[in-house]
Amino acid sequence: MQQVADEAGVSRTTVSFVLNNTPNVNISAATRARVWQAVANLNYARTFAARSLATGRSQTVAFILRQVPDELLVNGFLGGLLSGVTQAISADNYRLLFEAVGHDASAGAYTELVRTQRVDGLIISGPVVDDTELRDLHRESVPIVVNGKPDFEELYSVDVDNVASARTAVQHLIDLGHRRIAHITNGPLNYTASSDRLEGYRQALLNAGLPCEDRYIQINPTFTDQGGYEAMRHLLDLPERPTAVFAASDVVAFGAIRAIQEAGLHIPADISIVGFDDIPLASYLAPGLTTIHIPVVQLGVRAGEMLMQLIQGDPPVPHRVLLETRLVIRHSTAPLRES
Amino acid sequence: MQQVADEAGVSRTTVSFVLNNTPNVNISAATRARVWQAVANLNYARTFAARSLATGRSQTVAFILRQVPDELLVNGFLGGLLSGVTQAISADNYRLLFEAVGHDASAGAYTELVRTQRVDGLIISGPVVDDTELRDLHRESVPIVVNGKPDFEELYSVDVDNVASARTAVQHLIDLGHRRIAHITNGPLNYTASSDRLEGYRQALLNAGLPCEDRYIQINPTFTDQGGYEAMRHLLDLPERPTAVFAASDVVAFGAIRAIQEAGLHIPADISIVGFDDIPLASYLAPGLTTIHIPVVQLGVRAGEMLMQLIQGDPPVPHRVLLETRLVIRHSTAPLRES
DNA sequence: GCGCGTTACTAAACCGCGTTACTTTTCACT
DNA sequence: AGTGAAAAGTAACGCGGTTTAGTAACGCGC
Repeated sequence: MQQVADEAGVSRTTVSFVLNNTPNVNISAATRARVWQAVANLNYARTFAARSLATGRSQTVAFILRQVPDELLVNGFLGGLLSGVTQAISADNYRLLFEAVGHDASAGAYTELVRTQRVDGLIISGPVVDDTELRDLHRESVPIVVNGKPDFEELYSVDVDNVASARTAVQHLIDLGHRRIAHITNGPLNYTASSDRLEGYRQALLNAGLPCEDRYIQINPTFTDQGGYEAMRHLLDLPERPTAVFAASDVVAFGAIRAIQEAGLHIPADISIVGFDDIPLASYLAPGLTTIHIPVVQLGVRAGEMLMQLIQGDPPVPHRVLLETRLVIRHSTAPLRES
Repeated sequence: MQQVADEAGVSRTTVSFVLNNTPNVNISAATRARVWQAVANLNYARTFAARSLATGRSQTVAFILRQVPDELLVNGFLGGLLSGVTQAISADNYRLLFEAVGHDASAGAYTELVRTQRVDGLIISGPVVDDTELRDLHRESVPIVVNGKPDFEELYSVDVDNVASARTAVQHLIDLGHRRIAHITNGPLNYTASSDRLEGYRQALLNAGLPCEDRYIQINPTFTDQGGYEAMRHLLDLPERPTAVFAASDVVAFGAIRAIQEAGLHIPADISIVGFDDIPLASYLAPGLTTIHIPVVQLGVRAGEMLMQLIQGDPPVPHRVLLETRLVIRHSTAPLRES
């Protein structure tokens, strides 16, 4: 920096002011130009660590993905989320640190990032319930935004309305005349996305005056297509086979579809199926999957924006943002065939 | 740190030695324990920026994805790659900075990360040809590993053998008796993955003594399913329709399949199709897509490992690692039907 | 021609927080 | 008394941010 100052014929202070565009300082346009020219001539760039040390900011946010490697492979959302978050934070010249953490929430997996001041805030995708680590950090006023339903009220979050969306999906099946409607969860029930979608399924059935039977509810513990496959196998073995299935994620639906087709049944003639997520490739499945569309990129953008506001000490209102979903009707659902 | 030293009744120097587990220093087990206890009592964590400033290392590598947001959405590889890289670098306690850069290679998009010492090395996924920025950085001995074919020889890289793999895919079609085999590229030809797969297609045809006709080669400029769809439409309009298609990516194949099915034709009865990539959901397409399987996670792991070696001043041999692919035969290919 | 307030800087010092090389002390053991 | 291990202590970095005090030139009004 001293060299730049010498080259431009100014002081180090002036160089710092120019580079930071510090407000309330008077520096002539000519001098500013000389400084920038010197910076260019010397190919100078300020060391990130030094700036960070001096300012107390890391200009970095962590994107914490609570998934194990296996799940990561079939995560159709990742690209969209990352893209959205990156867009939102790049405006403030922030960068993104990617971190995948398993479900076991081992001690301080991401707390360290905050405590060493490596990141200024956290975006957490898919937290488990009872995440005490998260609660403690929030109590210490660490900027945190959750993608999904937060564990406790005060946490900032961006999500879709899983209950309402699931209700819409199931209502669609009811409207088509189906009565024996099964449900396969997208993951274990300690994940709120899973339990909320199950709740939406229940509500839709009850609203329609239909029974909600445990035998038609399959808890898939894995988030994977394989889990959907196995769950569907169980459903197909029931004496009174369901005529429609609400699979709480597209990936799970893919597994279920395979099971159905392997059993020699046809979609939607024999069984209708609705997914959830509308991952980019859902429309290429034959038959095209009817599903709930989630605005993935927007989820990322809003989360990024909220986090930046928190970091800048300007708490966003409201705490919890719910983005709209919509039912995309393709060809995996059809009216109940009287038999 | 001084407080920790006081609490443990030792000097700051000793605390540093203990925390770093510095070799060639003699510190008794009892003292080490006292230091750790003090760290725990005070809930102390060293500031990342200060360490980075003192050591000259950022313990961070950048993962640079050369894709625009739209492409990101349909990138089935991202999860696997990130997972692999993260695994490989976490052993050395490194973290990953995610950065998406478009194709226009605007000035210094990632050079800044290096020059400000924000990262110690770069992993670049899908570079364009003629990336002078990359060349300059490599000349300055910046640790760089490319996922894909590098622009110039000396660059370190991990890739699959696109030429050979494409040859295998096309050979499979030839073995099934097909003669009119079309090709849809996965992207523009300035991407080496695209031009190499085209080259493999050419070689397979030539080896078999078959003509290689331009009309059967469709350059898809977008990397997307939509591009595959449009390319296939052109192929279907040809007077002598191809009986088989080699689509250079699964996503492109999905688009092509839609075009084929919309035209009222059947796969594989009327047209066989082979993809490339074997993205996790490729098997769920009906009919299951025959494709070239790429070991995605391994690509990430090897890239991460090589980069860590470079950072530690231990240049990996060889420069260029080619991972094996394999043909996965599902149900989108069948013997040529005599007609 | 004087006084006064701006404007446009400079100089110097301190700060943030560990790392690391080098010197010195303490103390147990032979 | 001599030796080596186990530390303590000191101080110099690394690099930019920020503040304080001060200087010099300039314009303006009267």
